[in-house]
Amino acid sequence: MKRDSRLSAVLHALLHMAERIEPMTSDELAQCLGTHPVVVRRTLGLLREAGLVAAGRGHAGGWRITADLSSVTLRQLHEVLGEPALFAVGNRDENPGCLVEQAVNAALDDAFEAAEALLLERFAAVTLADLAADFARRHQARRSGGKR
Amino acid sequence: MKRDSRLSAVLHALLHMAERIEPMTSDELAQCLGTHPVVVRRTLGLLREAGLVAAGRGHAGGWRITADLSSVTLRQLHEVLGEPALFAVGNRDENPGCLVEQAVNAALDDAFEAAEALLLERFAAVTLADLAADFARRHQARRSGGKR
DNA sequence: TTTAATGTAACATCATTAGTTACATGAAAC
DNA sequence: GTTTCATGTAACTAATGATGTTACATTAAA
Repeated sequence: MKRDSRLSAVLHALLHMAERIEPMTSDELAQCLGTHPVVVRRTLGLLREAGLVAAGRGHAGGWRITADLSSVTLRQLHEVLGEPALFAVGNRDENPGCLVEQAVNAALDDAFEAAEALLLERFAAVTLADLAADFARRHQARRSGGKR
Repeated sequence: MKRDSRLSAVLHALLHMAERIEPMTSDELAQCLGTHPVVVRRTLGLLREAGLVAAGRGHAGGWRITADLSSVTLRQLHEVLGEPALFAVGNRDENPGCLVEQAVNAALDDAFEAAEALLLERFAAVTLADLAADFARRHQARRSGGKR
């Protein structure tokens, strides 16, 4: 199974955009992310539909953040991306008539639901502003570390 | 991405085997699971290597459980299956030089590690004996429900 | 010796993400 | 207005990995 890394990608893109005044083009972002400009447009397009970013066309066009960094959580971004399946493992059949399968599914579902709830709770607790602050901290650390 | 449902499948197979004295053939199990006998042999083969089941060849051959039901946990089975990746979403790049990506990955990894720890903890708390008991309960409930 | 079972390699199928090409559309610069 | 630079989007390709299937060797009991 190929992992869905779009959440990671949009976070990376948004933080780069947050560090700049002018809009960033899909080409620039694609270089930052090591991917293809069309992939950037495709993915950021979902954020645009959700009103989190805006895209300008033509000269001096590009992407900019329109939302408040402190009001956007990882969970919200996950939802904007269409709430892709979080788990790579799961039940064979969600509607089994077999009682054995029902017992198995119930046990697995319990565990997966608990883990999913925790994961989404964690996602809800982290904002873009938090990530930007963490980046600034790392940036600071590298600079002072480099001087010594 | 296609979900890995082997844990669900082996649990289903093991519980069916637990309900019977005689060994069950790959064909029988494949019918129970709605899959192909070779898939059964391939997957149960991992459990055989781990000493949890034994396979007899030739006439009156088939699969039987050799482990104690109360000593085998879902977590152990997950390990026996090679600890497949649990999550369908993740970071783009596990070793980024970019500080932005580092900040993003750190936040996501925190959340995923917490969820994974919880999931494995839940897996460790459930044994095959628990599932068999749950199945018996459901079986009982259906029988008494059907009589009324 | 026949028959019924596993063991296993090799290949086909299917689903999904990511990457790419091609072209239409829109907006600013000249 | 025409050029240029950017997004918007459809359609196709590639890569990945689980699952399904075929084929055949091996083993053990009847």
